[in-house]
Amino acid sequence: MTAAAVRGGRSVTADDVLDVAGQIVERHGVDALTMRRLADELGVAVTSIYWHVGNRDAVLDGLVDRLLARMEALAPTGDTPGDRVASLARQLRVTLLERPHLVGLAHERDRTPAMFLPVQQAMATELAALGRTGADAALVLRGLQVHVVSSTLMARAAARNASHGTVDPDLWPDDWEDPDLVEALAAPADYDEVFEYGLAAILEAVHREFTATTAD
Amino acid sequence: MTAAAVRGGRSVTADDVLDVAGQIVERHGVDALTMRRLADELGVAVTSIYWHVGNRDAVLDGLVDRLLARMEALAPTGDTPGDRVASLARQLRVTLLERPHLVGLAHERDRTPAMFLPVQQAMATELAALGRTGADAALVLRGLQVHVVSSTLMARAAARNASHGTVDPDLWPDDWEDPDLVEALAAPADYDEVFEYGLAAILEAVHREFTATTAD
DNA sequence: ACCTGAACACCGTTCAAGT
DNA sequence: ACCTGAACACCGTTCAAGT
Repeated sequence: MTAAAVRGGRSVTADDVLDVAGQIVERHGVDALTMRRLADELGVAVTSIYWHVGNRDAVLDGLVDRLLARMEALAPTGDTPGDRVASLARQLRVTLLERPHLVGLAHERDRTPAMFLPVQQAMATELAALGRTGADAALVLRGLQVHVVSSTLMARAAARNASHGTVDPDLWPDDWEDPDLVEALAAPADYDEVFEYGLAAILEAVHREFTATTAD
Repeated sequence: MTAAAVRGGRSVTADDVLDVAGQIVERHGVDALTMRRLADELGVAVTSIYWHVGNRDAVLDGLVDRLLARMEALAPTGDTPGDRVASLARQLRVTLLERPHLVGLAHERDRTPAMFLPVQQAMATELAALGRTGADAALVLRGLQVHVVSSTLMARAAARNASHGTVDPDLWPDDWEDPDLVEALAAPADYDEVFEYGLAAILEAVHREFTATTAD
């Protein structure tokens, strides 16, 4: 079933182009996105894409813009400011985990700050409700961002290694003196747990220092 | 002055090919490495590269192998185990910072675990001298690795943004209620300091728990 | 053993031409 | 307004041919 059939015969739109392009990029990587393949899957001539959205660079830009729009749509849930910050961190994390190729694309194009901005602002609002503002809040925001980014990186690296069957222990010499260490490093860490653990630690620190400040 | 002139007219070797390829990749990115450009800069026919090292994939593999060899050459300095762990973390950091494109290449090819292995083993030796082994040491190693990786990522992202003139504050609304926060986020953080701060915190925790354990 | 040019299939992009 | 095919310059790779 071609994309043209899906569209029921009506002509292609810019949105259709980006839909298909997004699927190719997320399923097979950025390199797999060729103008000819894109045109084929759309059931249209290559040059038609140039009419609707522009050249390959414009297509990739469009995909990044869509990712940024999705980031703007993230909204906190929960009753307390702490819960709401945590929910934003979790939503940011799953968005990053589900679209690794698009995130990489945004990073290559120096759109990372713009990508994080909406959650950063939403988190800042919650932190203000906790009495944390200024340079103080900036520190927490940076800490949360680093935590989310690094934990998603670790999780993805682990997932790729597992699926490739490249097991760590083979790389260590057989006579290494601390087999427990090798085993512990090879064990597939539960990165959801690692993430939640670090998140809780950061939020606890935020509350602790808050009550310490207000106790003065 | 062509590369052939540098070599004084003698014919090209596999090492010469990788030297030039490494320069192109690190200076202009992986996409800039075309077989024809590589051949041009070597002053040789394209097909000659295929004889010496193989196709484009083999060239990139060779570059990654060189990076891994460099990682194996890292050696700790300092008198105490703590100092030696810190020196390894710092050396790892500068190696990553100086070769971002090659590191990205290794990451794409799932060689990240192999890349970190040598420092991980060297650090494990030092941690053992501090009485930390097994799952306990694995936790510290993971923590150190995450710290190095995330702090280099932040530092590079900041460097790229600064050089591109994309300043954060423009992205925030003018009437945002907490100008101190915006200013603090826009200020170019001293990432060397951030790195050292976190590194010291990790090592302090290692020592603290060590003395706590031995005090039993 | 080493290096070459010719040739092939692929790519992004432009443009004049269609309806 | 929308879509097309032809054409161009570029790419990775193979191969038969040179020395």
